Amino acid sequence: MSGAAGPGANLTALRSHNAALVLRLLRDAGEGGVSRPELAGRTGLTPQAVSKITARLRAEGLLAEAGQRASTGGKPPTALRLVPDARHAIGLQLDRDEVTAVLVDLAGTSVAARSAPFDFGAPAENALAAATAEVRALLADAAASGVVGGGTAAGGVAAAGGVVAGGGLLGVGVAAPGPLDHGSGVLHRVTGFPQWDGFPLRDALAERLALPVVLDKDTNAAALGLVTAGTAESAAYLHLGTGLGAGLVLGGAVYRGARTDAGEFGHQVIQLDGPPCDCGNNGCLEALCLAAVARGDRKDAARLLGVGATNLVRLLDIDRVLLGGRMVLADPGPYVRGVAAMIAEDSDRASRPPVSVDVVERGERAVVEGAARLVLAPLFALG
Amino acid sequence: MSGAAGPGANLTALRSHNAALVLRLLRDAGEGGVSRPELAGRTGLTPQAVSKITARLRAEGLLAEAGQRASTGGKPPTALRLVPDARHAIGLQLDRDEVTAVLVDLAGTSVAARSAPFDFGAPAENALAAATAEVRALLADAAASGVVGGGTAAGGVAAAGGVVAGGGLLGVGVAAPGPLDHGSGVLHRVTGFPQWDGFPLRDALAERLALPVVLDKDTNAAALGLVTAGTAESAAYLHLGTGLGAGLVLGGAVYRGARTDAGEFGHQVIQLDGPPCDCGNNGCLEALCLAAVARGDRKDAARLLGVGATNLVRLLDIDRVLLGGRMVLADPGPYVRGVAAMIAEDSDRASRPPVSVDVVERGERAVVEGAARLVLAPLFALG
DNA sequence: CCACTTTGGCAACAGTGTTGCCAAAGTGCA
DNA sequence: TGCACTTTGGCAACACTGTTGCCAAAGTGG
Repeated sequence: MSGAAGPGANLTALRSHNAALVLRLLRDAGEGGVSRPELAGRTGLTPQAVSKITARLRAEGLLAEAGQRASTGGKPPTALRLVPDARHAIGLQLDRDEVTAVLVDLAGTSVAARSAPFDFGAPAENALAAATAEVRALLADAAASGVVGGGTAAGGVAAAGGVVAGGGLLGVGVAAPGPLDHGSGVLHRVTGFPQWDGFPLRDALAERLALPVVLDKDTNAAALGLVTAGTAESAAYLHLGTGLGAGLVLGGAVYRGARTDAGEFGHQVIQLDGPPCDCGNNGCLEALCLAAVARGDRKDAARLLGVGATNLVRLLDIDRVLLGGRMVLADPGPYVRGVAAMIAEDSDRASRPPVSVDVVERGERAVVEGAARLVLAPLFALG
Repeated sequence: MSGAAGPGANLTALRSHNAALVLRLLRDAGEGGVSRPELAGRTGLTPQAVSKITARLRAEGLLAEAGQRASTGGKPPTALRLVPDARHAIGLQLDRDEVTAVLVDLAGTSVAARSAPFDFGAPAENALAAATAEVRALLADAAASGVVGGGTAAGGVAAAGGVVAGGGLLGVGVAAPGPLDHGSGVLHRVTGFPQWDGFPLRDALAERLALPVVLDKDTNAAALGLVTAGTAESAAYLHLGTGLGAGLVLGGAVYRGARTDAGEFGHQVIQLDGPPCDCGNNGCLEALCLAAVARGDRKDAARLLGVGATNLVRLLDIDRVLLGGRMVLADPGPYVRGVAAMIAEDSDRASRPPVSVDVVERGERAVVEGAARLVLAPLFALG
């Protein structure tokens, strides 16, 4: 069962690693750019190595000069910045009643978007056809407006069977309700939708679209959006919608667990002998929290969510908590305040540094845009 | 606050990485050894690269041939095995009333051990002197019996100021009750022992012993013992002693959290408005569990521990749960059975693969020997 | 105006894993 | 018994990495 024991590294892997490191720093620096000496300092590489790496990246069109910085006593440094248009990725979100697709650039900025009604309960083939059509329509929109096609012809990923003129399309990241297997791209038994159990969604989509496809849980996709710098920080995305789940960023990477099934935040028991939950246990956080929402008591729902979040913070030493999902986005105030207050109270008592609590950025779009980042992540050595 | 963004990799790092990979496979293979072709297959490196790497390691004395394997239709492969005696490490456990020290070889096998009464509440300087004396005595024992000193003179780490004749001593791993900062090696406010708050234990010991020192929480040290192969498996070590804590192995590495403070398993709330806990919250698992132990109801204690463990398994997709700590080791049966039953029941309902639940191997020694592994871990790219 | 610092490229270098080639040492079939 | 075949593992040449040494360009500051 032990199989391969972690990848052996060769020179190619080394180059990719360092290139990804540099790209990540450039992406996080944004429009302002970063100078070569700064890149050298942040990566620990020699200035000369950075020069070589950036020269290669510039040849691939991923990188451009962004003017001169002020001198600090010598020759003024040249700022380098990411060329966002050099590559693009598609994010696809399959929700219970809606399908959403976005086209994002290297910086993760959305440049085109579409959504349509969707029936997750339809036969798999029909649903798949609808999703595929949505992606094709998005690409047609983008081609018409000339957004895609500007990238260099280099880069390896060829045009998608004539769907897009020109290169630069890296693939499709798909976010779906869990549980599912990220490694194999197969859906498991989604509550209420048994027809998907065992369906190889990733490969089916990849074949139809002739593009690389990555599949992950919606909560993990949103969590990926939280991974910013290469710091080893930990964050949690808590999603309160039809159910209650979490996406975990631990040590600077999305944590999926051995069977890529981690994040069942909603089914932690927080009340012994509490009311029964659909899962078969008693006193699950999800059951309590959704019941509070159902009876319109947002304050109590927030308190319950706060108890769960505090457990999470203490157990995993989390730095940042982001809230999302329809229930929260409909009226974020009480949830953010309630959860923040409970965590802050606990942190004070334990004399632990404060933990930030916020609504997830770009609320409704957090999951789709995160899905697109599933494709971009390898470029930046994130994930 | 972003500082350095992950290390840039150079050729030296590449070599260390691959060497560590090979050493790890050899360690896990044990006495039987592994053949070069098998190493190549498991690492993904070319056979020729493996030959070069193993030749280097053999020159350093870390590796030896271990006879021939049966042929599979051609020249019979030569098995290679780790030379456990080539290097040694010390593990030091500071407990509330006892100090324990062990000397282990590269394979993690204990070759010498000592323990003595200890007063963790004594002034820091006195306690430090006692711990130092214990390590010196252990080294004297080992030198007298000729255990240490057989290693090659090469390897960088010189003799510890005359304490040990000959080289091969890599350093000291120290396990102490949390909370503490693994990165800086400084203790925080240990409940009931305020004199340690802010004490730089790692540097103080390193200076007195003239050896590299690594400091970590006792639960993390024990968890490190669970990291075996390079698989991305996840495991949890649950420690029920004076308090209730956890050491987490996530994705094949010990998870410490941003402030190296993760694992506060005992202070998750599992009963809303339950009895108050010392930490200020109500219904903490630790308070409930210790109360059950105090009134002699091991069955209920096991049930409560099972609730917490099930929460952990669902949240983090854990494969293996190991139980330890004085309370459990005094009578493991009820705890193992109780926790196993609760997790199994939940896994069945969720049609998830079974999770193994056991007492931690080598019970009383799990923490000290894990502490020694803190020093060995970098050699095998574990941690 | 000149000494000094910082930036960033060119050329030579050390050292990695890889490829091509080949000898050694078995198995298995005619 | 003989011979073709497979597997093992080392030697030499190679492609490519980041590093070092050197130097020109372009600023600052006395």
